[in-house]
Amino acid sequence: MSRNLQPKPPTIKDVAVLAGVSMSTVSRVLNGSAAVQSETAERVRRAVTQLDFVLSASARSLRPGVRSMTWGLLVDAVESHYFSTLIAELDRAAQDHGSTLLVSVTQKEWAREKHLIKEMSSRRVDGLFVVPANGDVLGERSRLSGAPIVYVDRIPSGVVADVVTFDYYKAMAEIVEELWVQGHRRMAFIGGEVDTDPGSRRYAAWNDVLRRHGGTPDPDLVSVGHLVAGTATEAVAGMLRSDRPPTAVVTTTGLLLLGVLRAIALEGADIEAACTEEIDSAFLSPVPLTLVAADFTLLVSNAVELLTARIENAGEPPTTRLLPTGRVRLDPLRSSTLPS
Amino acid sequence: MSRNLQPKPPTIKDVAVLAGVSMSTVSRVLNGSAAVQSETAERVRRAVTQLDFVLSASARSLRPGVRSMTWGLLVDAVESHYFSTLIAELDRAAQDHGSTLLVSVTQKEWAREKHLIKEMSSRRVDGLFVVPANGDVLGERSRLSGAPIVYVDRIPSGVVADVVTFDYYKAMAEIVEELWVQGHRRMAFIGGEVDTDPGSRRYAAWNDVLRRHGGTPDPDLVSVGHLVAGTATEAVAGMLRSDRPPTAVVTTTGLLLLGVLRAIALEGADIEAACTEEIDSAFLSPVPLTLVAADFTLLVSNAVELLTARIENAGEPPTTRLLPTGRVRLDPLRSSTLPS
DNA sequence: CCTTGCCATGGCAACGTTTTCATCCTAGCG
DNA sequence: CGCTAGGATGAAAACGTTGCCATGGCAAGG
Repeated sequence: MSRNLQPKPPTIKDVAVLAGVSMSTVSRVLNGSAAVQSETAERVRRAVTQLDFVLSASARSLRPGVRSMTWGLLVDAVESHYFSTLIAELDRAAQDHGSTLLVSVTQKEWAREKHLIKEMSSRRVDGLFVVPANGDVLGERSRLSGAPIVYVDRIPSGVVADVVTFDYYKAMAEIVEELWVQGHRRMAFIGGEVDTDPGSRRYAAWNDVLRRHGGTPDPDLVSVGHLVAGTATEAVAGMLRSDRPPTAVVTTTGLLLLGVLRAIALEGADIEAACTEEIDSAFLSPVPLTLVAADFTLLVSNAVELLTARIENAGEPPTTRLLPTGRVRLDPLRSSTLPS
Repeated sequence: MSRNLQPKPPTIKDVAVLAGVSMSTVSRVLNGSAAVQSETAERVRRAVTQLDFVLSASARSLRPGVRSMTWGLLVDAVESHYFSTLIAELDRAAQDHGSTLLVSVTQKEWAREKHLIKEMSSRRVDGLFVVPANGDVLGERSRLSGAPIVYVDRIPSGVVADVVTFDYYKAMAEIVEELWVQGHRRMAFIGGEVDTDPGSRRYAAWNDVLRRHGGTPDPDLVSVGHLVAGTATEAVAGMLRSDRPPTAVVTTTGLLLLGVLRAIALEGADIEAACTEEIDSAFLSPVPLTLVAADFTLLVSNAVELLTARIENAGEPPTTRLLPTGRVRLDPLRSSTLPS
């Protein structure tokens, strides 16, 4: 009969016995929580290395009042452009802070987000960064207790909480404004969900700027609700083949931008494109491109600041921070070799 | 004086009191570990929902023998092309299995990998997926105890363990072979680290195939050790501007492929390109492209299979699995509109 | 020399859960 | 009607850690 041979990890007791001291002393050495004679401490440290001992985070976080030195991050979906960047930046920030970052994915489902928040709380994370999903129709989000939460990149509905996000309204407004000034009157809008947060701000900005200039947004040039790049490609291809094609296409996410560029390449169109997110393959664009540059280092430092403050002191009123964005202009590299 | 008002999460005792039963009974209802009268169980469940109670994973995993229903994933770096895909697939697999996935990043540093393995173990994950970093000069990896580990995508050095990776040697060999058959005699090789696992296999394949055909790899056409896209761009641009430019460029990672394509676009070169990873913006390539398609769903299902087997039964000898890859051929979309 | 006080250390309870063991009750059978 | 078997439930120990309290020793001050 084959037993499970996974050797049990050593406990603080094993260390204590090996070092010839009490468990309390080992704990004191490991946490530096009280003075221990240097020779004793050295003996303990030797035992620790010899046994390859690590304190059990589970047992440790059982005690009330102890920080687990762990942060959680819940991302909405891996398709998001900022996914890698956000994890990279937060991981670095956590490391600097001496904490470990645990990541999980909500898949844009509120039920899953709720479950994972509880799951992370039950692991006693000190705090959580959450890219909120939509769908909290019951206002349950406001009743969540447990670890403090800082919402990131998207403004959650139905709850007053700490939020850090970019000023996507302004970002989109500036892009549309600029295109208008350049003379574009037929701009297409390709978006994802426009009734939930970041999409709704972008869509509102697009409408507002066009209206302010007296233009009436042409419904034939608006196509929203895209979840994947493929449908965006079809939508834009259709527009480009129509009687009155757009002279510019504005899109909201990097994922959709790829879909749009695909359509532009397929149709061999020569128009302007713009996006309120960056993509790393932007330089391959066959057409001139304007991108909104969002500094995720800034986002993360703000989020970390808010979370640590909240962990220290839960009483303060919640804050919402709208961070400024930059812009990048790219002309197609191959344009000189294209027939003019 | 502002106190920390973070309300303590309810315990199983609170539920027991509210439901008018003992803690044991609550535990039994929650785990289904023993029969409980249906009416009593119902009362407990009501109390659980009313208090929004969740079992503390920390306290739970303290008991020996209990599964935490948690898996860990340690990724080497977020710049890796497969990063998002791997997390997405593993997250789905974990969810199907009823487990939660916790992700952390080793940043390609062995010290950090070691630390995180212990950290995850101390959180009592049932098992770990690890994309191994290099640098374990002391052979410490083989002495790691704690949760069972399945290494993913890269073959760790100095340890016999469960590994699942793609057959990158064969993938590269096939690509080079095909280019040779097409008549290419001056192929450039742009790679990252070639003395550690997946890079070493790819580099070996490139050399082997060229040698088998009697060709001598031109050192001027080999440039390795690239960590970012920028240096690859410079290297390829240099080659393209030289007296004897390559007629094809083979590269190893998606990150470097972008750098290569940038050089090709900048120089307006008309050559072949190939890569042993996929990128989602491949269709924007200005030149014909051959990509190796790696099915990460397959990778993950194999890894999960190995890990669950290992969790059930630690005694079995370790396995190494080399998974087959596919290939994708892309012709540039705009080629018809380019001057021929 | 005796007392006071501090410093180093050990003992022990508690954290929230699961599980074994014991207890009680009921129903079924002789 | 009495006894037993079994099902439902409660009490308590244990998991690994930390912090409070107690203890003992030693130095300094009276």
